[in-house]
Amino acid sequence: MKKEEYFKPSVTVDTIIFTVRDLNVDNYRKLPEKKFQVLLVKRAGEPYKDKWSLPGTFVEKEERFEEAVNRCLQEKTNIKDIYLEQLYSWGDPQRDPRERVISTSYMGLVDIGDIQIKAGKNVEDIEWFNIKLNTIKEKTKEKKNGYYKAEEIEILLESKQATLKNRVKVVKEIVNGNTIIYTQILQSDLAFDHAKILIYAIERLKNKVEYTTIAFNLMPEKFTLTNLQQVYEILLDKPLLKANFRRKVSDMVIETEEYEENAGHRPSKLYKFNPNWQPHVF
Amino acid sequence: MKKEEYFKPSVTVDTIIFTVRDLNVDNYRKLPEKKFQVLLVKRAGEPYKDKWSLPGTFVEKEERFEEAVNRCLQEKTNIKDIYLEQLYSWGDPQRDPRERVISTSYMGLVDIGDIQIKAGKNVEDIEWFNIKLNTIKEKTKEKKNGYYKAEEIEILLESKQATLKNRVKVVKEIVNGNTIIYTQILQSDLAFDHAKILIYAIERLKNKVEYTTIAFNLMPEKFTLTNLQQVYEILLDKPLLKANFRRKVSDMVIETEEYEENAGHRPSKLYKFNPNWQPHVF
DNA sequence: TCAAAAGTGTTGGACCTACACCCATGT
DNA sequence: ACATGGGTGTAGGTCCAACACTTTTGA
Repeated sequence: MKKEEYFKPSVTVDTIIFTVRDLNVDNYRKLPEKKFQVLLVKRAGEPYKDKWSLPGTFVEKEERFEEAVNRCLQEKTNIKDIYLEQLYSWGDPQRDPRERVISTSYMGLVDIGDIQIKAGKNVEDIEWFNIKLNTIKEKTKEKKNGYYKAEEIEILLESKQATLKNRVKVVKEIVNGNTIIYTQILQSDLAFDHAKILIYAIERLKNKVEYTTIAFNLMPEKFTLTNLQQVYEILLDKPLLKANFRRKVSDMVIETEEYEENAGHRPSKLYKFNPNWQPHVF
Repeated sequence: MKKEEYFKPSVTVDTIIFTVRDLNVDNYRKLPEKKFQVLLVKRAGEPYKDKWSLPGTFVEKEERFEEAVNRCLQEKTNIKDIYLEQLYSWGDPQRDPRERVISTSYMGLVDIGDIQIKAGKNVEDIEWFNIKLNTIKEKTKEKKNGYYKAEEIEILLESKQATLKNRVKVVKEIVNGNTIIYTQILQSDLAFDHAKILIYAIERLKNKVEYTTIAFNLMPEKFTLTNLQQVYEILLDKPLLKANFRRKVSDMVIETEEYEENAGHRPSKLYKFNPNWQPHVF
């Protein structure tokens, strides 16, 4: 068998960069609300010219995935040195209209204060978009060997520039205890299959928040516990009780001697992440 | 920018098929011990001719990853209709000596009673190998912003045919709570970087056993609770207390009316997986 | 009879949930 | 003064680890 026989696709990396940002607020006493956001770029070239998309790039000949991701972020968005993890590889033969392109997706988390985005190479514009998820329809069927759950989810992406509507159908089929998930894009203002990748990344992030310290990547070096709680609340999409939350994170953080003042209420102590925290071992 | 400029690598899928198998035993009263095994094939062609490797194949032009995985298993090993999940994509430019090949790996779990393996296309031989892991060295350093843990792990793969020695160095660096893992092959009797992929798959499986029902894919339709416990014990690599284990899995299983008899001791009730089990919701 | 495994009950402690309460601040 | 958030204590329940104990079988 000669290697020349084999089919060769193009390979890209796509990055999903999340952050949580403060919303400005009127009342001097109140804390700012938080918004969960994703970074999108407006494509300068074909295909999907002028469409918003996840920042991505072709992988070069001698380049590792991580190198491609970092180059992409640097060139297109001006971001560097951030937390990244590989998510999933997308290989559907039809996912790119030009030719077959396989994409390996990476999720990145940033503290919004740490970075300054800037539209770069092949990018017409760059913007943070608020993420709003609405479940439109939900259908659950019990079956002999499991159950079936079809959700129609609307992903609304909002910025000053544009509002992007996306509707995806997420089918979770539990067969003998194994969750098989397939996603289908019903309607999307994003380029390619990026709505699918985005919803996958959101699910993964929400999941990992519960049992890892991944959320700390969205925080500045020093933060208040209420701030941290707000980030958890927005990712888990439910309110948490203050006293209980503080006990839960108590050994993931280290007290500093500093306080946040001038807030119209009692100053709050600043904390740092405890780098030596380890999940429970037995 | 013309698409022809872009570099195109070859793309393969590699599969890591695990099972747990009974070892025959002398004492009529005693239960058989269990062995954790992985399926390997002996390569019929270059490169790495005559070396044992994970079953894999090039992805064809109009083929999805899952289709390639299923075709590969069918053609090379005679396995079909099993539980599969995508693990990770490996893109190191040097991982294949011929040219750049990107590999997306899938993990599969089977009940050994369900299948009959057979060496197929481009496969000289096929065999289940016992997996034995030994930690040779371990070094932990506390650092300012986290800690660093280097482990040297020996992966011994044993079958009637051969014993394969592999030594990998797994470095876990915890920086600000993020686990960065990089693996390096020190010595390997397996083809390509398959020792690296294997250790990754083992870690993932051990992890998922704790918080999912993934282990049930290694079980036959009907099983005893002690049997199930043995599978958990071998994957978690620690003994479990019977009473507690039974309480833990009690709502993941359904009692049947059947018993396993003729065992030299009290007959044990057979259970089925409860397909409607759901992890805790609030 | 008895070794081996099947199967169940109990107890103390850790942790989680919900709620209540007091404290400190800037305007 | 007071609205707002900072910060802590407690009671009740649930879950889990560890251990002890009884039951049933085949040779």
